[in-house]
Amino acid sequence: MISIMLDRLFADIPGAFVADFEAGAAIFRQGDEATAIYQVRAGMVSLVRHIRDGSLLTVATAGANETFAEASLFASHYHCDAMARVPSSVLALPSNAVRTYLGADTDHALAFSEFLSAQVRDLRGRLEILRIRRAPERVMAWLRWRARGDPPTVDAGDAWSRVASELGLTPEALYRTLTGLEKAGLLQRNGRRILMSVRE
Amino acid sequence: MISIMLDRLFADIPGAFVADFEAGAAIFRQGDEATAIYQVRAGMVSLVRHIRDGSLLTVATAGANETFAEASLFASHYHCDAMARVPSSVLALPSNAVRTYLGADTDHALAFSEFLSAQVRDLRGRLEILRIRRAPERVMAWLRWRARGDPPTVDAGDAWSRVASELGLTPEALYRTLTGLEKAGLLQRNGRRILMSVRE
DNA sequence: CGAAACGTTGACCGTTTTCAATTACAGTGG
DNA sequence: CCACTGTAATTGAAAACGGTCAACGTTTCG
Repeated sequence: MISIMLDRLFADIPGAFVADFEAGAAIFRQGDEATAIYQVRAGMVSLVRHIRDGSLLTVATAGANETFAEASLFASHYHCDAMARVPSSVLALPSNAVRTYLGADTDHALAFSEFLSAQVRDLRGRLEILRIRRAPERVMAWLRWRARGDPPTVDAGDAWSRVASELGLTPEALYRTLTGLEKAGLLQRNGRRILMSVRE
Repeated sequence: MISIMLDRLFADIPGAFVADFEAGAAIFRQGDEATAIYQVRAGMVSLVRHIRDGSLLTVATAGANETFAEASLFASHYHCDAMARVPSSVLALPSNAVRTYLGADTDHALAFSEFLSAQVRDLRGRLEILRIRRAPERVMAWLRWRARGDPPTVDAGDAWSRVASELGLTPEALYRTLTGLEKAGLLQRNGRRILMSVRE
């Protein structure tokens, strides 16, 4: 999970501000002039594209600390709607100011590349996990991927129900799978902490 | 699908070369010094991480025109193995030369950021699609996402069996789903081309 | 305190996987 | 030019799996 703060990466960007939105409120709309790059501070924001045939296609969902609309740096208009799914707070950095900041120093631009590159790695990992079809294997892959320390431990930052959604499972399926894995001796649960068994 | 050619993005990088690998051959190994960034020219390459408990975790899979190990620009060592799944040909760009190239001009660094940012967008879209649980909806989302032109058309670049794997489905499930969608009048198939129905 | 999430478990049902068999097709070498 | 071989495409039937619905306990927080 990428959790670099944009305002730390882009120090002192003039015009940065935080805004709050009610559930269902639009942060920007498809076709609007692209003016800012965002990071979710709290809540959840979905990016939704309007398709020619009238249907809607969700192209991204950003939870706490995740960024969206980075592409506004390189495009003149937004290509989708951004909508708060739940009451949300977002940090907005004006694209112009960010462009200026990046253009002023190759180190800044390289730091941004590094940030994006980490994100690419993260997303590829999640993608690989979602392609696993069986729930127990998928959950184990996710846990191994997130485990840190010795013994390998995973702290669920989010509620399990939200983890379930990230994993492409229903909450019920996740609970059951976790119980199953615990019974199989592959892990141990202590509240919202999970200890992975290290077997030789 | 991102298909920008790295050697077009990074013009005249000294030391760039193409190398061929047999199925199963390692392009680099976890712990090796990070010396290059890669793009698959033909074939398929998996990035596999060795976990403390002895198991293997696939953290990415790159098909034709996809890049991997961009992070080698920012890290001293590789954090996973890269293994050719099938006989593969890869383009390698030395990280040092790329770093020099990016540092020489903010335009270069910004172009690289744009490249990565497009990739982030692409990956988020794929992720969103994989979280859809029912096969017909998942396949429709994938098709709508890839459709171009008027009428909206999708050309399967890969074999359907490989598309199935990208979609997190078995080939059989994909075939059946496609026939089902065709019967429901949502699309038409002409060999490996799919026409989306545009209904008002 | 009470409402609203979150966590948990059971039973049933629908979908997808699995296994198997068959057809189509492209490339290879005789 | 044509069997020959391997991969892709397709369909069927049965089983396994995860989803859905429902009920209830628990925690969190205003």
